[in-house]
Amino acid sequence: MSKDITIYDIAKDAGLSPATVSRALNDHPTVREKTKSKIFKIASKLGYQSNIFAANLRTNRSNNIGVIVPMLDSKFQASVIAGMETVASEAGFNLLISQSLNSQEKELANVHTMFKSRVDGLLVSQTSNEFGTQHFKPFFRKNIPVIFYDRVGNCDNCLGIVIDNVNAAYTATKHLLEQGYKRIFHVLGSEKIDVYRDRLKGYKLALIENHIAYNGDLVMFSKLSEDACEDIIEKMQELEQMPDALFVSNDGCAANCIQVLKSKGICVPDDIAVVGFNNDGISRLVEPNLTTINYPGQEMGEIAMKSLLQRLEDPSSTTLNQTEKISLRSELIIRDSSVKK
Amino acid sequence: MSKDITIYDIAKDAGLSPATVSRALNDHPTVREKTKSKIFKIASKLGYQSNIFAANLRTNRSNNIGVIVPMLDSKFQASVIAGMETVASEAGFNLLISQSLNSQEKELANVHTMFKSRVDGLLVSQTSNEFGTQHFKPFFRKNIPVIFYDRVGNCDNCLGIVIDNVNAAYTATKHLLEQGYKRIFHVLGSEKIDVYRDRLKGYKLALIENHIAYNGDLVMFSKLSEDACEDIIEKMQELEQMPDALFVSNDGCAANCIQVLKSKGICVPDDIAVVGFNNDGISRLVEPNLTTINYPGQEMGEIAMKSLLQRLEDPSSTTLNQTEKISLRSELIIRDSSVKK
DNA sequence: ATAATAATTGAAATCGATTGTATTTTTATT
DNA sequence: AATAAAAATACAATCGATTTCAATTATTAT
Repeated sequence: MSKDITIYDIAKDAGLSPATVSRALNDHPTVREKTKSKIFKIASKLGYQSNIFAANLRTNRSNNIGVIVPMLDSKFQASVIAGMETVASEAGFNLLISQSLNSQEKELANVHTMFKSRVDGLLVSQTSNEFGTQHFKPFFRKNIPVIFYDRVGNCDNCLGIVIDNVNAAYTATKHLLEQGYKRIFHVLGSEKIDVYRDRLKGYKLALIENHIAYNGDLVMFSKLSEDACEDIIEKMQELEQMPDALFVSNDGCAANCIQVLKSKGICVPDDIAVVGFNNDGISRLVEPNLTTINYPGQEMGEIAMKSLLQRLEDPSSTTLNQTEKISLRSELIIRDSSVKK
Repeated sequence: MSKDITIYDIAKDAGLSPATVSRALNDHPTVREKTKSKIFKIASKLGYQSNIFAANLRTNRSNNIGVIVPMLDSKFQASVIAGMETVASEAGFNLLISQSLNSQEKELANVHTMFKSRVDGLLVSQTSNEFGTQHFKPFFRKNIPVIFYDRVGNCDNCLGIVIDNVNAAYTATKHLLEQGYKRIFHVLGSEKIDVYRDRLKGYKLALIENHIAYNGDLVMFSKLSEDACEDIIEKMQELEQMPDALFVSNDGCAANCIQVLKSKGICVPDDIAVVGFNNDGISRLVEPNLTTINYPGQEMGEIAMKSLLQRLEDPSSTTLNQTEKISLRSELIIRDSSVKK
């Protein structure tokens, strides 16, 4: 295995010092253009490839950004990552990605690994908001920026990129009301999570605006897992009057509900309308197609990464007093499951 | 920002040399146990964190494995990555992941980035098999192991981890025949791709075994995109006799076909059975649920990573004369779309 | 043409861990 | 106790790029 070409080889070939070669390759302004082009020519002639290990050691930066995701199994996650990647590679950074697989233990391990790898910054969508942010302390101490997205942790000096959940739920609920549905059953994830508290706010807002009294019996907190729909439908049927619409905070769960409802001979959307959340691929495949909220994954990824890079450039911008949030607009996608034929 | 603790700090505190500290921390056998424990105690007291940049430079290894994936949007991809991650982190490696988003240009860029990042090895599921493996040359030249999985490129000295496509297609076809379906329309991706040629073999094998003549009109090559199903169904209807079963090499496409068939008043599975491939989430959501082939993502990821790590340990094992393949068993999941009521 | 100033380039230290070889310490043997 | 052998530790070079400060060269003004 032949040895790698270094700046010393280039320097010798060019009759210059390694210092000048280094500066030329980094496009430093004090190097004459003529010298630069000479060096670049030799570099490509010799097939020079910068040794990032040496550069990392000297500059104490890895040019890697860590990303911790619950799971890489949806179009949404894929597009968030794609957005991040676009912005990062533009700026010369790579992504060190790991899945927490919805395990807090794994999230903990991932955070630790990222720290050992000396990533320059961290983007996190948390396993659970209830997990806290204690485990990011090593990052905070070293002033390495940590930015949350989608599932956002609460901590001082942290930034979170989220969708405007209040507005999203408001829009979905309003749509149902406009279609003439009045008794809207709303299924959410854990009450402890901001995301769902916000959505509940949006739901209430739409009701108030349409002069409909809020009824706590029509709101349910659930795990939103694929098998949670049995419980959901059971709970609906226990009510003295069956709801005429179902607004579930997750497409997978909503899709399954449709299946169960159909199997019970309940017609969607005539007997009951269904609205989901996320615009998963599933939503276009259940029968009837699911009305849902689309959120801009790509954009979220881009904004999260941009914010991170900005903090790397200007560390003073990290000094916030509490979790600051950037909310993205989401959009309602109306399909058959919520429109009376 | 206080300075990081180095092995020199530990050495001073322990009254030993940095060399011994380094060896102790790496659990080198020539260091006395007593010395080791002393050093570990001091290291943790001082909050020492190894500087991987320095280690990387000295050892000329990054401890990063690059992974290039078409897109991170399915359970299958997520579980492959999870499998890789499990094995890698066990051995002290991290994953540098990037999506090619089905663009050859992007795959090219990713490969280049991975090379610049000096990953110790590369795991690739290619955008397209027709893309060739020219762009991996820098890796080959430096003897950095590249292993393909799922979508496997053809090249000398390369290993590919695939499923046993012959057997998978054989099993699916046999199942249809056993259910009494006789005219099975088989839709595949490009003829140039091994994967599909193998599946065609399996299809033929099952026919022969059941004394049914092979009919080329019943085989179609397609892009398998979500909107390809119009063509598929059109082609089926052009036949003098309509097929009674449809075996499509992709769940998404198969699911769409079901939708289109239903919209045309053709009943699945009574008029025509449908079998897909991949066991995507979709398959459990179309109506009727889709019979499909499940392949072991987690296992594939684990095996790919294990093979890679083995080559890192023993570089001589890289010397193969051509693409060698490891085939994994897949399983047929029978659901409503292929079982007559 | 010459001094003064600006523009380039070079020398050498540095980042922190690793490792081949030399040296010291410990243990075993007679 | 003295010596040989083995075990443990230290010295010092090294990996390759970056960067401060000093030195040199080029440019401008007088």
